[in-house]
Amino acid sequence: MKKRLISHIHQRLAELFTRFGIEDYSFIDVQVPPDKANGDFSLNAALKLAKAAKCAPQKLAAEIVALLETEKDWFSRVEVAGPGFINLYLANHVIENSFNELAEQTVIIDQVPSGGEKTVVDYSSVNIAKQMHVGHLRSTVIGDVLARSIEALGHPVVRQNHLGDWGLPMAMVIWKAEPEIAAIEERGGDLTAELTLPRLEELYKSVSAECKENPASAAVCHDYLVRLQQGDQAMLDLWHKITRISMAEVYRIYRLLDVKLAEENECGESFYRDMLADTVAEINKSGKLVESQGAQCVFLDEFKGKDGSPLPVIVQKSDGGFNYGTFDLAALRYRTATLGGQRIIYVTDARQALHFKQIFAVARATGILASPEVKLEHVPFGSILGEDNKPLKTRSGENVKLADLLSEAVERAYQVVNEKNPGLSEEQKRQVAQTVGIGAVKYADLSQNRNNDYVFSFDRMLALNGNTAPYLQYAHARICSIFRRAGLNIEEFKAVAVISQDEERDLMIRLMEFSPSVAAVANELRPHILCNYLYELAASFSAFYDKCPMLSCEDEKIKASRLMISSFTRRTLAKGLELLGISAPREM
RNA sequence: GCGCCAGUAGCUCAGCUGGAUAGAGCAGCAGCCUUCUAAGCUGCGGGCCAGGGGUUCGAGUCCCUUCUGGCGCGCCA
Repeated sequence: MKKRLISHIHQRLAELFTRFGIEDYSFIDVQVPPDKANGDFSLNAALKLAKAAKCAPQKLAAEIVALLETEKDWFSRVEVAGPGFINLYLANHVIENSFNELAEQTVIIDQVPSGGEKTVVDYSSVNIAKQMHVGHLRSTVIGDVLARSIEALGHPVVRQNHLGDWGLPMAMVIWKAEPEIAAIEERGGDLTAELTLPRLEELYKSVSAECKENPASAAVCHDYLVRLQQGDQAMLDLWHKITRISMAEVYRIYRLLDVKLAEENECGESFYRDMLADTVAEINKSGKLVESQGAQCVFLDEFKGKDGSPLPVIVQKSDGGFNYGTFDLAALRYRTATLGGQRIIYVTDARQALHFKQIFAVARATGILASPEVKLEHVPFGSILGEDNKPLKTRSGENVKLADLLSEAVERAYQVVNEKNPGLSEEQKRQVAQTVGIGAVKYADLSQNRNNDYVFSFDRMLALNGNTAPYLQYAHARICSIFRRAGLNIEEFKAVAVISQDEERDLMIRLMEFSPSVAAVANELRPHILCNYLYELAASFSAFYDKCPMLSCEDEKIKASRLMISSFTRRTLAKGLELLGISAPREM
C-alpha cells in the first residue's frame, strides 16, 4: 500500500518536480509521524524542495496540498503542519481495499523480481568433537533467520555449515578415539550410542593438555595429522566415524532449535582440503603472493599491524600447512564459481571482523572470485554475557553447554505454564513448555540489535510480557482460541474487512507492513527488525482484542470483519514466527 | 600505538536514507475480568540521547574531538 501511495504521489507531483528541474525524485518519501494525530503518513517534500524551489517551505507545502487534496480516492484529509510537513490522512476505503486484497493472497510476502540473486549463507560452523555451547547460539540462530527471510523473498539460498572438521585437533581426537572405536566395534556395539560427543570432547581436552606437556605425544599427533592429510584410508575411516558421532548430537540440538541445517549443508574445512594448494597457486598468478619469514603471504596497504608495519594475510604457513584464511579463500572460490553465489553472507562473531575484511580484500585483489560483482558481507554480532557482564561461563569457568541452557529454559517455562494454565493436560504442558522455552531463548537473542553484547537472563526472556516470544505466542494462541470457541475453521475463514473502530484501522495498517519488514531484514541482515515489527503487531492486536469483541458482536458484518482481521493477524504472526524459527502454539 | 563496535529513562533496549513535543518493556503508582485465554488492556510519573565543537531550515542520527567500556591487530579458528 505504501509503495503504491508513494508512486501515486510522485505521479501527481511530477509536474511540480519538473518545474524545479528535479528529475530523480525518489528521495521524496512518506514517513509515519510519531503521533497518530499527525496523520497516517506525512510528506516532507516541501522541506526538501524548498531550496531548489527558492520558496518558503510552507508556501510550497500549501501548493502540494492543493494538488493532493482533490485526490478523494486516496485521502480523507491533507494539510500543512509545523514547518512545512504535509500530513496525509488515508480514506478508510483505501485501507479496506488494500487489506482485503492482501488477505486474499496465498503468499503474503512480496517476491523479488526475476528470481532474485543466488545467496550463500554461512552460519553455525560447529567444530567436530566439541559440544555446542553458548558461543554457537547466535551464529546458528541469526544465520537461520537470515537464510529463511532471504529465501522467503524469493532469492535462491544455499546454506553452508563450515565445519571445523580438519587439522590438528581432528588428528588428536583420532589418536585417542582409535582404540575405543576398535573395542566397541569388536564386541559389535553401537558406536554412536557408546562413544558420545561428550566423551569425544573429553578425549580432545586430555590430548590437548598432554601435548603441551609431552613433546612425544605432540609428535604422535603430528604423525596422525600427516597420515590424515595424505589421505590414509584408515585415518579417513576414523575421521568419518568421529564426524558422524559428533554431528548426530549437533543435529539433536538443531532439531530442538528448529534450525534448517542438514547433512547436505555440511561443507567444512575437510571439503576444501584438496583445493588449498590450487587456491594458493591462483593467488600466486595475481602476482600478489610474497614470502615473508618463510610463510606465503598477501600484503595489502590498508592493513597495518601493531607497530604500523604491513599486516600479511598468511595463505600458507612456513611449515607448508594451510591455515583458516586459506580455507575461507578456497570456500569463496567454490561458493562463487561452483555454487554460483552472487551474495555471500558470513554470520560469525564480531571478533572476526578484521579477518573477514582481510579475506574479502584479498579475494578481490587476487581475483579468485568468479565475478567482481559478487557481494561479500560479514554479519558480526556481540557476545553473550553473564549477569556479571563477562562472557557467560559456568561457575567452574567452563563454556555453558547449549544443551544444558535449552533444557533449563524448557524446565523454567514448564513452571510458568503449570502456574498460568494448570488446566492443560500434562502432555500439552510439556509441549507448550518446549515451544515457549526454546522460543524465549531464540527470541531474546534475535530481538536485540546484533551489534551489541547482551546479558543472558532467563528471568527476563521468560518474563512473558513485553518484547518476548511468549507475548507473541500468546497473541497467536488467543486468536486460535476464538475460532475454536466459535467452531470456525481459522484457515478457511473468509469475509470482507471493514473499519468500524480505530483499533481495527490501526491493526489493518500494521498488517500491511509485514512484507516490507521482511525485506528490511534481508537488506540490512538484522533479524530484530522483524522482531520489533511482530511485537508491535501483537501489541496492536492486543489492543484490538480488548476493544473489539467478536463472538458477542451483534452486527454480523462487523463480526465477520473482525474475525477476518484476526484470522489474517494469525497468519501473519505465524509466518513471522516461522521466519524466526519459533513455533506458534494454538493453545498455551 | 593503530583499528572496529558500543555509550539513549533507575534497569533492559528500539529509534528506517537527518525531520514535528526522543519511544517500548521491566520496575513504581492508579484503574480494568458475571462477556472471546488478565501470560492481557488503559492511564500517570520518569531523559543536558556520555562531554565539547561543527555542518543546516532541522542532529540521538552526518563530520571533528575528548572521555568511558568491550573487542581485535603474522603463522589458533
